[in-house]
Amino acid sequence: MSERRPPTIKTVAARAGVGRTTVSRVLNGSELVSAEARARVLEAIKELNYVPNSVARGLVTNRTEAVALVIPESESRLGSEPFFAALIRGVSGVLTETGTQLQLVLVRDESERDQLTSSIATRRVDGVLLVSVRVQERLAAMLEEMGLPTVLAGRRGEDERLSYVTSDNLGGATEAVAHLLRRGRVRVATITGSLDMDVGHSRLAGWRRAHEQAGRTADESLVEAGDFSEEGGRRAMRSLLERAPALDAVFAASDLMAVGALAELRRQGRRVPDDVAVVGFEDSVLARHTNPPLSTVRQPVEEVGRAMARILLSEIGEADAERQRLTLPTELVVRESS
Amino acid sequence: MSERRPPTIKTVAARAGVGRTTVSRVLNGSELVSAEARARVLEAIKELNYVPNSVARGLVTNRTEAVALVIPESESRLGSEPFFAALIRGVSGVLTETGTQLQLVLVRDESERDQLTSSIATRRVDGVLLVSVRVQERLAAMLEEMGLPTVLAGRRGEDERLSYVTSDNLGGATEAVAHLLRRGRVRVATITGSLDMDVGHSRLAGWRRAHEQAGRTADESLVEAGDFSEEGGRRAMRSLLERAPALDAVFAASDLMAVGALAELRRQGRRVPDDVAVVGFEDSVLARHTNPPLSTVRQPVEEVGRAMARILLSEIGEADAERQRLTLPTELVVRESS
DNA sequence: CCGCGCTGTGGGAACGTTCCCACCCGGCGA
DNA sequence: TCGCCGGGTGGGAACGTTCCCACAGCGCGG
Repeated sequence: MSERRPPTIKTVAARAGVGRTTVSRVLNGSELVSAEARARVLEAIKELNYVPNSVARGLVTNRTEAVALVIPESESRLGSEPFFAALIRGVSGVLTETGTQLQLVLVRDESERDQLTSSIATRRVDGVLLVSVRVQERLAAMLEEMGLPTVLAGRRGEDERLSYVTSDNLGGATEAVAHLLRRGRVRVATITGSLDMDVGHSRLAGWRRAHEQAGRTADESLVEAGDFSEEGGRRAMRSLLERAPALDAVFAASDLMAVGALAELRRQGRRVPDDVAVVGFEDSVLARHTNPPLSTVRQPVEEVGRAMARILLSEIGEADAERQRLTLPTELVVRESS
Repeated sequence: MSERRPPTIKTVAARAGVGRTTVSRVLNGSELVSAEARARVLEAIKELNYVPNSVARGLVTNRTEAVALVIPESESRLGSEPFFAALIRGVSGVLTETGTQLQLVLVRDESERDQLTSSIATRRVDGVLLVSVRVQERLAAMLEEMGLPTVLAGRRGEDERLSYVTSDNLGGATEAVAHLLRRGRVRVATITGSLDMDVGHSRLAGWRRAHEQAGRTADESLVEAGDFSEEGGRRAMRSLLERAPALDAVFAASDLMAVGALAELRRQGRRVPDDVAVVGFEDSVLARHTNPPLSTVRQPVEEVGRAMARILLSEIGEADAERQRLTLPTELVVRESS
């Protein structure tokens, strides 16, 4: 019947026979409390089952102990889910250690993005993690301007000013293509990702660099633009086969596009890897289950998430910390498609 | 140099030449404001670029406009990612419409679960969405006791007291098995999910019911327990084949287990679907890419998420709303494995 | 013509914390 | 013995909002 209100710091203080301040000090681990007072406070807390109200605390400290993870909804579809699940796992792991809340924001379109901006301005988060940014990311620009601590997964370009963590797209792609060349493939095509994203660019650059390092000249007519989707991979494969029927290998900038490419190859009666070798990028669950199992480049996604969280927390902690740029190594996983 | 503090409601009031209360009223859409005052306030807001501080508001309203989505980390691994991505998409869609924040909580183990409880007690969320509950879910019990609005994805049992949304596991499984029987299969085995979860139970019950409805007696020796994992599926398939080499169909309670089963069948030289038909449950991305493509039961996961969010919001809105139970229909997707 | 009610308004209090400051007290050095 | 210092303590103010209430002005009915 009587709607019992939860105990406040005052209740605790009264119960323990001390002042509010002392309770607050115990709560925040201050040294300036006598052992006796501390013991009494702790006992009162336990007896009353007191939990500090973090909203009230946030009001005065101007901190929310929460960060936002912003993900474009379009990227959360299709086969990229494992990527996000792993990323979230990494982020979440580090955050819970420090008692920071993770607020997930899926942005569907521009209007929601604006709404988000206001939600951020509304002081509900101490920092932002931003995933898969395009080269011209308005949100990133705004965050930069607002001076809110921000860490990107990936970067807008090589001269990124915000802190970021990315996997070694250039190195991974280089390794994948070098592997194909080493196995004696001579016409290695590539299906690129969206070229308005740095990932797309870097992986294409890797394709070029591998040729260069092998002392070959990359045949630019073997480059076909994709968009990271399965259907995009299929389409790209089709036009590559039309244009260059003699190709004997394909490096796709994502597993999902590789899956599309595999389908198209099969449809046209090319055998993998006998006629055409295929390598993807990401090592998603899918890769193990294609026919044949897909060689690919594994990214340390969970570790990317962990690093992002760590960097963000440090930027939140110390006002003007150095911007950090981190590139984590990838690993080539050779299966049966190459 | 001068660290400019953001404008508060007072600044706006002064600028507009009105009192705090009037600004507050405009902000909250009260009717009791003259058109003139409203206009002046709105202009001041725009000029100052004012955004209300939601933490301060939360302190007095005792609302945070945020809900937690709690996911056991173990369930976020393996092939179940698409499930979570879709669920999150659904939840997030509804929440952003109402300006509610989504706080994601991955619980790794019991200790984190306790921490979570405190985080919830700390009044940082207005309600909780809880995913894939086991029969004895301490957290659910606690939430129930605390009286915090809660909606489950799935249920603890048939007599669930909290609100929940689930897909029609019983119906879907029944349909899948009926389909196998209709196609002339006579020894239809099943690999169950974890039986400490209602999903596991219900899908097994569907297997039984399909037999019953077809006027056959279900052969209980064709039931093998799995745990929703690929490896579990493989193991279960192996012991089924040992025990009942003559089986000609398998209904696996998850796609991932079906994938494991397919692998084991292939290893033992059984052809799918010629020798043994296989049907999974979930229709994850995987299902389209197995060899052969997997028949499965599609769950309306995104819709489950949407429904959960809607129900939770309504429970938060009106103090003692009716508990709601919602079962959404599934759909059999026949591919080439059956 | 007076009061009553209704519309619009604003100031004070409250929400539950932290921080600043003032205070008390005991020990120690001059 | 006195003053100073520093550890331990508590009360007041502040954080930015909403809610309660009081009040001004105005029209209208008795």
